[in-house]
Amino acid sequence: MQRKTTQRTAIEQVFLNEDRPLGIEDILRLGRTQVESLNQATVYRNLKLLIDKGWLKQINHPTMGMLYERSGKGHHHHFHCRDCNRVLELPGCSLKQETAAPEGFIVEDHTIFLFGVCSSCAACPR
Amino acid sequence: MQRKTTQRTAIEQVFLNEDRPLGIEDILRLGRTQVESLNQATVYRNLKLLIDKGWLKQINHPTMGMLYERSGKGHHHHFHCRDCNRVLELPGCSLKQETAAPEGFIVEDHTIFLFGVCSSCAACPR
DNA sequence: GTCGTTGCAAAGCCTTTGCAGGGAA
DNA sequence: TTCCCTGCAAAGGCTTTGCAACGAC
Repeated sequence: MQRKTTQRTAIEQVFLNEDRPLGIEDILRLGRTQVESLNQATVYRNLKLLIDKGWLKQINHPTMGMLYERSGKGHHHHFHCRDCNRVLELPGCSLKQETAAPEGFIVEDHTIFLFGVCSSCAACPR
Repeated sequence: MQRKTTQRTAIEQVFLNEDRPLGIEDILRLGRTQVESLNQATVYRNLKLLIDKGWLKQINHPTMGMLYERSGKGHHHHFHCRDCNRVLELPGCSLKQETAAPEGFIVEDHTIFLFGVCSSCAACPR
């Protein structure tokens, strides 16, 4: 049976606090504000555990490596802001999957990554 | 000045023969049919060189790691067939970039990965 | 002959794993 | 007390780099 540890609780809390896809560095840094001794291996092990459990999902970011986000938010896409360098979740989906591939192809799923400047950064240029 | 070597020529030829995104293993295997001694480090060095030159582009595939494809084919997306496990290029783009993100966001670029069964595999189930 | 390139091996990243000690139940 | 979980360090993949020999020009 799975036990409740302060480390795992801290990692879960990080995702609940920051509602966006996070990389290992982020998770480790933010987690250590709660559990100072938090180890990288522990983070990796718990991420895998939370993914198996269905609580997290992996996102392979084109340039930032692997990111992790909480699952159960429905179909959505990701936006990478080149200004603040964060990845945000965009609700909804404007892709018509049926017409996205030529005839004869069976499209079962898709992922979209958008790149540009997010609304916060666009509103307040640095 | 850059020199013309049999290794680099072989790597370029691999991309011209197989007109689809390739992984390191593919490139190495196919390249070795032309230059038996072809080394992994040489492949990596030439890929980087061809990318800097603008002849190749990198694609970070969600599950297959890094793939490489010839650039200069215009905007297109990728389709991963779960049957033959190949990645194919799909011409055209059915995404309306302006409406893909909420107001206030500036969308400058995007990538789309489609998953399913390609037309060849759909036509001839194994 | 020069010096860009190659093959080999070692070194770097990121992630996973083995192991002994620690802590939840 | 049990045995899941953690920290540490070592080991795996994939990619890059140092170096001496090679070969295009």
